[in-house]
Amino acid sequence: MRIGDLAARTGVSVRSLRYYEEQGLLTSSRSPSGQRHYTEDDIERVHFIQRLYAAGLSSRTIASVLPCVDAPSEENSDAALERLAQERDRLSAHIDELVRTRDALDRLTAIAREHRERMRATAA
Amino acid sequence: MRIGDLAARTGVSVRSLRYYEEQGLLTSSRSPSGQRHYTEDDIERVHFIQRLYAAGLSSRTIASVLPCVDAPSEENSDAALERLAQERDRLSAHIDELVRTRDALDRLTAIAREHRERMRATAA
DNA sequence: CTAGAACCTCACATCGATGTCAGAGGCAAG
DNA sequence: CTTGCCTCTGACATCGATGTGAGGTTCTAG
Repeated sequence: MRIGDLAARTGVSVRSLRYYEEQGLLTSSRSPSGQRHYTEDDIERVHFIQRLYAAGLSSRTIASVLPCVDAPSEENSDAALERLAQERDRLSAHIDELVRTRDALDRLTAIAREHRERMRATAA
Repeated sequence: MRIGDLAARTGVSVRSLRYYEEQGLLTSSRSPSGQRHYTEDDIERVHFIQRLYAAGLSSRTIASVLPCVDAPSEENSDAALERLAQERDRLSAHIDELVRTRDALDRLTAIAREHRERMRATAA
């Protein structure tokens, strides 16, 4: 699979895929002429990377965590494991905060709607 | 309260407070010499703005939603109300995605830990 | 009154992920 | 072989929130 195909099948731009490789998040085998080739598995990997981006992790952080995915048995994943737990906690805290914000928005909506109803009732 | 005080009491930089004003998110009364003055209420407002930023809203979006907070009775808050509901849904979807990502991280951690245990057992 | 701290405006810098363009080479179909 | 699309590298542009610095004014404590 060439880079354009991977881009099409993941919805991620060609530019970004090259960037992921540059950041050490994604590897490719090169054809003799230098073109990148990917496997089916890379589709899943790209999706996972996207998730981590969406979770607010930076390229650096993702890179530090990925060894855990690649080689769960390696010694070097020990640090990655800790990193992983740390990011999980960060994410969890962030989720909590977002939920609180959502609640705040809900309260706001409720107040505004109620106000509108009252206006309407008064007008009627 | 002057801008430095507000900054100290909200943990937001002076620079950012001026930026918020420039974006129409925050207003201040000016002393004759042009210095900004704030009320106690502005502390809460700044915190709320920060929350919305943390929820991924842009300055523009926040500005479009704030009328709802300021004047829940106004006609113009009708559009803002819709905007608010829309952003709430966006946020909710985002939260769901983050939760799924957290689950994925948890699964990863579990696998990695299990692997490590097995290694340790083998070594023992 | 004076020194230092805080404030003002304006403008340029930064960071990270991505867009975009240029110039060159690769590959498949006619 | 040629035409058209895909890919390569490398570089510069973008966006939004914030940092930073210059040059000047205002406030406050001694």
